[in-house]
Amino acid sequence: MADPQDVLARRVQTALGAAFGAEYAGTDPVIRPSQFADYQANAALALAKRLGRKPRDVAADIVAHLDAGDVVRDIEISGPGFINLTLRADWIADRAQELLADPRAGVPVQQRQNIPIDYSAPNVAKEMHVGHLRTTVVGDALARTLEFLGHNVIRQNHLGDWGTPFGMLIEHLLEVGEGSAEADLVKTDPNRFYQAARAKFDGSEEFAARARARVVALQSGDPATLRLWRELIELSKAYFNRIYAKLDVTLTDADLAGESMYNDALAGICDELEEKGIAVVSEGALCVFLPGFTGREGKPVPLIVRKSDGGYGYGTTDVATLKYRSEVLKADRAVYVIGAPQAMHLKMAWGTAKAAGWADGTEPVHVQIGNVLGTDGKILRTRSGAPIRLMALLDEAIERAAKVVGEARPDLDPDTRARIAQQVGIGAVKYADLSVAHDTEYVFDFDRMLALHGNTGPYLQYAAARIRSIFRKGGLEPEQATGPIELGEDAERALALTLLGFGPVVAHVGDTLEPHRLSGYLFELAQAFTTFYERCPVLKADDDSVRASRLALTAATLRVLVQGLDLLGVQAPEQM
RNA sequence: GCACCCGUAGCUCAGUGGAUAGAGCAUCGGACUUCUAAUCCGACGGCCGCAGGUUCGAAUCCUGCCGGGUGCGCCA
Repeated sequence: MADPQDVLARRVQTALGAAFGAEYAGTDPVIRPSQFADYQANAALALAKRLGRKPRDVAADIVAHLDAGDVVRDIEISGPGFINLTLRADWIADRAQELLADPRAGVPVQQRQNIPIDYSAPNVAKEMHVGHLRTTVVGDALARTLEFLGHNVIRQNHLGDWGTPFGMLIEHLLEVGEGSAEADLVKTDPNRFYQAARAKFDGSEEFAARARARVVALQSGDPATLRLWRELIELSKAYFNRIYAKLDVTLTDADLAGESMYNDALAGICDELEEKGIAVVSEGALCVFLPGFTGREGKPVPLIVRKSDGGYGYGTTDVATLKYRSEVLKADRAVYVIGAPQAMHLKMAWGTAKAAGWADGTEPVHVQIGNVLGTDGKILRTRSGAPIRLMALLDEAIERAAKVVGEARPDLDPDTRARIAQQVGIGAVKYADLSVAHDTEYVFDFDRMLALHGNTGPYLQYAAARIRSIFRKGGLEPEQATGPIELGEDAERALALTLLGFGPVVAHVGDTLEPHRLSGYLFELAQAFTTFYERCPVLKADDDSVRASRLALTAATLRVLVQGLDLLGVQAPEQM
């Protein structure tokens, strides 16, 4: 492909074989971006010891055997034995031209894998919080990216749709009446419904008793109870789908794979674990003790697969999820986009499934999601200490964006402004989640994420909007800009070289499941474009060939920006 | 107590065992008869928590310590 780093690696490897013998042709040539050239090859330093020669002499030998005149303009040995490589401008231009003609913009198609991705996972009749927001946004970006790389992505929205709270929720639903305004709160403000149920449960012994009886009825499959349970789920789905629509994530009802889905499998799982000697009864509960998991005072920590009352908790269902994803979905990788605090629990559930032989051929991966903090450094809450309503938070982002758009673009009609505000506000929130490493905590700060400066969604959207403005003004479609690309100015060369990095970085995200790498790349690209934009007039270029080349570079940049943002799940407005 | 994660510029964060550790924000100084000045350019800013070790070479790998976060038996 057109990845310069890859091309250079192969050329240098060939040189290594030619210079030192075939057994050296497999050595990592250690090609890295360089501050003194485009790239540097650092293989000589590591090889010097193996060969018993001076690093600089080894480097000279590599250079003498390097056949790369068609790719590289300048080769220089410097320092203790670094080989600095400067690419030919015409080679970069040709690769950029290929990228422009490639519908995939240089992104490779990878060996197809089955990849279930567990993400979002809100609870029925409960408000989604910023933690859900983050797993939803990160998981969705991974799903989009892996799909684009050619994988068979199976979205698994592991809804919290089962458990003891449903006793009180169903009883509360009965009391307020199906179809009542109170019941409709589940669709709009689920925490108020949940808290009302909770208050009754805590305040009335009689209600609590009914709730407990209702749990038993639910678990034993009582049809009337099941119908009410399904009603609650339907109401909640309306809420989730409003959030998902506002967030522009790809989850649909078809992706729902809630806890209850595994109910029928749990008893069998426990029996089999016990038969295989993996699980033992301890203090009345069926437990799996795995080596390496100890808690306070060195006591072994169990994964409880059957509670002493005979019920099942999330330990059992999480064993069941991996079993299902491995045996039924034939997962090559099973991705869990879940909060970092659950790391130990997941390891135990997976360890149990593996011990039982239920995860053969499947690599489970935990994409750990760090906590979201407020500007005070604490878990994000409202001033009164209540958890923040996700819908209100998204609306605030849109409102803030609308205020900026209203001030900056009074010339646009209200509908257009509203649409831009929606795209910018939501894009800013999503990009903020995606621009930092998923496993670190990060500070939620509207002012920062909505800024036009820095590594923000709006900055990238603005770069794309300016490009579209160029084509509007020039009276042509981006597709009509076909070059040929010729690189003269430094800014043109730097932009073209940056464009070539798109495919590799997307592939890297697919391998490491780190979307923030793509964000960082897109930010670099937007910066490279902005510099180009400042220094290189496109429409007003001096002559036609330069104009055609710059238009092509601009079109390629738009393609990569829009495609990259799309992989992250962020929209690129036509204008801003 | 044990386990996992984290400690990088005043702040928020990047950083593939490679040369003089990078962005953005903030601060200061510049740039607009020119495709969107909401965008750019420059300056300032660092014992990469501390101490050892491995290595030709460590922010990166290993060990110990200090500081912060999280988890550790019947909620999920």
